[in-house]
Amino acid sequence: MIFSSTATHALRAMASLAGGEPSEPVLGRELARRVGLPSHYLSKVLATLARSGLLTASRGAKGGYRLARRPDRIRLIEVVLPFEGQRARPGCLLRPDKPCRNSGACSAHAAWGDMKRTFTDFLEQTTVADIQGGDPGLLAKGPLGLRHPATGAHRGRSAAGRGSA
Amino acid sequence: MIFSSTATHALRAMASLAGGEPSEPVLGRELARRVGLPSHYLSKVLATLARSGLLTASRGAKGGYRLARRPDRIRLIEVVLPFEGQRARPGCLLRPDKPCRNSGACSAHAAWGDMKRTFTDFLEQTTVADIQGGDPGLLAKGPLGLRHPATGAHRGRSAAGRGSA
DNA sequence: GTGATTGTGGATATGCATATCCACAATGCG
DNA sequence: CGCATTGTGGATATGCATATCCACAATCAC
Repeated sequence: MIFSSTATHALRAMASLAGGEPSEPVLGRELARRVGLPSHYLSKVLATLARSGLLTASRGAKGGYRLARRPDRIRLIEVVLPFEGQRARPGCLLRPDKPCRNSGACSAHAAWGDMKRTFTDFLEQTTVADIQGGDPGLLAKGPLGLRHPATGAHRGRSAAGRGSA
Repeated sequence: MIFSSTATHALRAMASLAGGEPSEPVLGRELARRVGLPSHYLSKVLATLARSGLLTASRGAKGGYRLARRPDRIRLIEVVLPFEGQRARPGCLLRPDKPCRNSGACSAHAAWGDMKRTFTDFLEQTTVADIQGGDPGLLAKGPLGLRHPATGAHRGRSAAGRGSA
């Protein structure tokens, strides 16, 4: 699955948060329900995201979680990095600890370099707005399932024309 | 690092094995020395690789490990799959358990699809011959460090022309 | 056949990511 | 000010990947 489950939880939470109205904070347990995780556990993930400045958590009545910025201003790398750490910055294929500096350091570095570049590009260029709403299959519980066309979803991802995806 | 450490060990061992003479079997402990792992541990990894038909292990005097096929006939996916399992077949971004069937199932599926495709292509197209010899920095112990241009390294990787790799 | 050498498999520690829970602090409302 | 509500942090299980070791079986040289 490439990403750790914790990072995936964070992505799901951010995606769900991006799907709603920006002005209304979402309760922790409500978010936990959407993501499908115990709220006590998700709260830790959310705390990390808040500490990273990706969302703001307001206490008290009418409190809850809100995105700190517009969803299209939050890149996935920011969401993943606090959880994956250096794992989000792939190194050499045969020596993951080394940063794969010179071209001769690791064989097949050309193919692997393409791989790394695509991976990094994806995390750098894709924003939370692009994954907004999360998995419809999961959110389809209440009368939801709609996908807000607002908030400026999908405003270009770079690396546009490729093979046949 | 994307790949698990066990899978990386396997890749290193295969790369090291591909660097030598195909006719001469390599001792388990010699291979372990090159990879930098206790032989008792690497033996387990090698056993899995042998069971997968990627290398043959001959017992007795003059025994050791040999590649079962020419290095350029062994794709990296074959090496990684026994250790990574389904992790080598990435699914949906927000729902890793689901295979990301239809286009609407996961947002940002276009960008993620590119990512998955590149990842899969790398594993499918790159062969052990491409990573042959392993990390020179590690192998530079004896008079080694040479890189056999034979065996037909880099026989095309697809997804050729990209940005600036 | 005998003995040395080699790989194979199982049983077993260790460490880390993951997950769960509980008590505390902070905030907002009346 | 006091109470209810909310998030925060720490302490704590659990499971799995990783790693280590040891006894056995197979093979080859002599």
